[in-house]
Amino acid sequence: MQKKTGPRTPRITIREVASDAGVSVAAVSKVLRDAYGVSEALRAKVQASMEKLNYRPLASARGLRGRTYTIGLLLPDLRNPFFADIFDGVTSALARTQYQAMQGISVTASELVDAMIDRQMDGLILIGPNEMAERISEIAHRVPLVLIGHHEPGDESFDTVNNDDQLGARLVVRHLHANGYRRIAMISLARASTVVSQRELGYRLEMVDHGLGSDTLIIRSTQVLRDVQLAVRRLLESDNRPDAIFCWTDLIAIEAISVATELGVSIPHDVAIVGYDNTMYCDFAQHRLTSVDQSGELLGIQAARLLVERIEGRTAPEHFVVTPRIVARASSAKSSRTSKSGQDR
Amino acid sequence: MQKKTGPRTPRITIREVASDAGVSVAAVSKVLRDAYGVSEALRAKVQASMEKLNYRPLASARGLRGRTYTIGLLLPDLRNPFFADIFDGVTSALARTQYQAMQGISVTASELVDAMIDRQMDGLILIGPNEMAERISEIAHRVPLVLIGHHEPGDESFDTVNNDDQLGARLVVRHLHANGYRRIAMISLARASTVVSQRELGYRLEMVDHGLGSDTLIIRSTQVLRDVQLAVRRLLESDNRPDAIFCWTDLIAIEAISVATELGVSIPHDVAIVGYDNTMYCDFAQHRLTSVDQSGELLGIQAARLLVERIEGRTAPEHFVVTPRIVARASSAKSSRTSKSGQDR
DNA sequence: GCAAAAATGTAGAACGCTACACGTAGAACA
DNA sequence: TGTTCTACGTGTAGCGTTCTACATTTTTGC
Repeated sequence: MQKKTGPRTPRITIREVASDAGVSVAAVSKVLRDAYGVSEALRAKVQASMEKLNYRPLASARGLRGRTYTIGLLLPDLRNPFFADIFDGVTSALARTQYQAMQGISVTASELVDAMIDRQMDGLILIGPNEMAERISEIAHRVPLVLIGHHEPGDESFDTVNNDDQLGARLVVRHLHANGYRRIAMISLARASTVVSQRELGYRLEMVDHGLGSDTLIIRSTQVLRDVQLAVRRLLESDNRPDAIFCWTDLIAIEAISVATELGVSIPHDVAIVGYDNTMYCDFAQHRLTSVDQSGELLGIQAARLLVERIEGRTAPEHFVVTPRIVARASSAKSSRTSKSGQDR
Repeated sequence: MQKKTGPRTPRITIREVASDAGVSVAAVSKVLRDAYGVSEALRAKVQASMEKLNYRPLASARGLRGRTYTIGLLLPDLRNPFFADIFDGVTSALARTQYQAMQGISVTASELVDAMIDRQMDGLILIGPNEMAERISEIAHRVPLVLIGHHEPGDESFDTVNNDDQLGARLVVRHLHANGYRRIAMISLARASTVVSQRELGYRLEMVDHGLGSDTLIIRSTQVLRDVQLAVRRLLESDNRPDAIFCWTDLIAIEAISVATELGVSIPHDVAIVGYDNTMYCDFAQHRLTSVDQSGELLGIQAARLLVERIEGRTAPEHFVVTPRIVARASSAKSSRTSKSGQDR
């Protein structure tokens, strides 16, 4: 009969550090948290022992009394490269603190949020949550919370970090219009989200502002590759094909480029394509995708900062907003054709 | 003076469930872990109370005594879409169990591993770790461990899940050779890793097998976009430009396509490009990238299965290996030119 | 019908840490 | 000299679970 568990090396505890340093457990704890009332001499002794024994505090035990120094970052998925930018921001902001980020990945964040609260996360950052307002406020009452990509302040109990999605969408339409495009369609997300509806709103309003109200066309698709392809194909093969497609995120735009390429539809000659998020893929020569930059890294940095502030006691809500800017590339270069329905305002 | 923390709703504890159900705390715990010695009647009572009070066990407290039912998945980065496939596999395998996965993201997993052990993860899955063998075995002695993408069984204390990287690289060379390519270069990773060196080895051996030993050329680059671009540019602008480039991962291949496009080098006419991992981007019409499929999802599923087995007591190591297969697409279509240095074995 | 065995339930001691409540000693002040 | 502060340390009660040891009840075997 083998022993069930391998010979796991046992953990050094605070007690062993204390006895090694010849001080009380409480003293070691104070050093750890650098709490008030520790002499330099004691601190040095304790730190030497911690070093020597390679001591690391156990998060579970800390969690039972106070903080775990862990924050949870919830991402909707792992395929949209935009989230990598946000992640970089969060990481760099947290690097100087003693907090550690752990990621959870799930479109429907709800169960994962519970799981993270069960695991005593000191705070949570949610990206593009599709929870109803009520549920969000409930979460915020259980744990410090910052939302990235959520446009309903609604409650005093959490912070938000956003770019101005409505403006971003307006910029896209304005840019396309300036470059001679008129029949501008939008591919949006089937699942409801305040971000997406802001982008839809901006698109609509700006279309109307340019007298293109009757050309407004929003197609909603899930994120599933198949559905996106179908949506794009339907657009490109329709009788009155749009001369430009605004995709709510770069990933979709790249898929649109794929479908267009496949159908022999030339970009931007036959159809212009614009994305959102200005991810690394936009720059690739096979894409040259015009997109809206909202600096994911900045959003991440701000979110992390706000969350730490909240964990450490702030109660007044803050709402950080970035102004997006359009980054023009070849996928929406000036149209060579004369505009067909060009009643310009 | 405001109160420092908001009115956080307090947690329901096992004690409250016990008193609500009119049983002992120990009884509730038994139900929770479904341990031996619980009557149906008691179980029903307890479950009703748990439901009613919306009780959720606190992971920290559990961790202090036994399991946290959390496993850690460590990804090297968030930009390589291959990891999303692995993640999907892990998630789907874990869905039926009561374990929750939390992700950590870092090229140099080392500190993150410690952080996860501090947080009482029941087990860890490491992807493509660049730790030395010694460190890995040390980790394995502290926590159940499965490695994805690591070719040194070395120790009895952990499991591995791999595809046959050496074979995968051979398949690439074989395929390119069959399609008329001879001057095949490889872009590899600067940072050491057993996966990458297996791919290099396979490439070298197969080149030699085809009598192309003198055309063997390996360029090593970091993952930084800038470096990759430089490496590709140098290759494409060199006097004796290779007629095919094998990139160690799809992401690099896509960047290579970008550089080639930018330089006006046609694919596959002037140069063929092949990647590895067969990620979703390969299928896009702007890429049509030939790649090696190693089914990330399957790797993820197996890794999760092995880890759970290990957590639940298995001690004998297991090593799961997938046979890779090449997926040919347009980026390496048959060369139209006559082979120039074609001394075919 | 009675002993033994099996089934079911409970009490309570940890697990590793934090933080409150104190104790002590020296400095500052009157 | 006494008194009050301040700075520095320590003892110890939990935090919410798990799990061993034990008590009690029910079932089984003869």
